[in-house]
Amino acid sequence: MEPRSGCPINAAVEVLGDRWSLIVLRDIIFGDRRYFRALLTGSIEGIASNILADRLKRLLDAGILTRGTAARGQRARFSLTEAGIQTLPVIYALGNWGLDWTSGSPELRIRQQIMRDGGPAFVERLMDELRVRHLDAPPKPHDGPSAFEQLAADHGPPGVIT
Amino acid sequence: MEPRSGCPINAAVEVLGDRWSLIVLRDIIFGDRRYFRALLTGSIEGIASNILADRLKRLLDAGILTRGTAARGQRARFSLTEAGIQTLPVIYALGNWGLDWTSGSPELRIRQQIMRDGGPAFVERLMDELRVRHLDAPPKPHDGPSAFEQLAADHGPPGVIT
DNA sequence: GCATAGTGGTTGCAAACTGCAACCACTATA
DNA sequence: TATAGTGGTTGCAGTTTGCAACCACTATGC
Repeated sequence: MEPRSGCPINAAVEVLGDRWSLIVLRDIIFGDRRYFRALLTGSIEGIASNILADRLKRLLDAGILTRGTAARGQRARFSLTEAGIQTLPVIYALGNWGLDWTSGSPELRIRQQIMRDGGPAFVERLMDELRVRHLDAPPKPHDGPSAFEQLAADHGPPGVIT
Repeated sequence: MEPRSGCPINAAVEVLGDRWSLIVLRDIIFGDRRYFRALLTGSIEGIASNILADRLKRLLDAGILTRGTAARGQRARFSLTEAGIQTLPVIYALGNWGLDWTSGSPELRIRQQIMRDGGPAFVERLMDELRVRHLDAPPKPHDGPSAFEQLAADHGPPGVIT
């Protein structure tokens, strides 16, 4: 697909600018949903299987995800690439905007509030932990509980944030 | 329209997650295009008039833009609200991602590079200047040239960035 | 007055996309 | 051998998108 222009904002919009791609990434990042079925049934917005398949394909093509080699019928695990991990600041910025300018259920707003309270350093730390999860990077020595544990502390099982 | 969920990320995606809304905001913010015709003819991506009309309506409904009172056939000026000004961090994050993970024409990448070099403080300053332009806020005393002048310095007429 | 250019749009229409439901081939487990 | 689970595909109706042409109105110059 030809890009509509050479503008970097447009390029990002062409990849991420639709109603599902960032939702899928959100569930992969915060919900640690790595398999098709987990993404399908775990989505609170209720994504359809064909749409999910299409978006996963697009995110693979865009270099945001990779897929473990697995034949049809076998569990195939999806992982973030570095490009995928670096979508987190976009999701963070969107979440902050949503927090300020829309209403919503309080329990679904906690995560964003914690992230914002943690500031840019917290986002960096989340990205480091994603590199451990998805890129098999060696863990960096950090003080205190992991960033994802902090997010999950009060409102869900460890490592899985709604 | 019922939101699909109470998640702030989803809320932001429902408003901004399409292929044109953020492009329109980009042109308003960086190109200072305040009128329908300016947005229509100034868009390098080539937006159609009915799409532009629809997106302006949606952005008005979402409280991101306001419209000067003007009858049909009269020039109506569109202005950003505070909610609109605060989409800048989203656009900034998207542009940074595009800068790192896509290719594009060098001249269209300069703006994003300058913004990134300026860091978060530069973004804050841009938002302050948008408040002067769009909300009639009194200018804050800042040192040196305005942030928009810095963006436009080398590659376009003052105040209008491609 | 009268033409012309400019204003913010609207209307038709074909193509593309979205979303729901059902279904599929295959694998793992008991 | 039966059952549950894997990652999807297929049809199909409804919606959205995008292009082109057109519209009512206003402002301007002569």
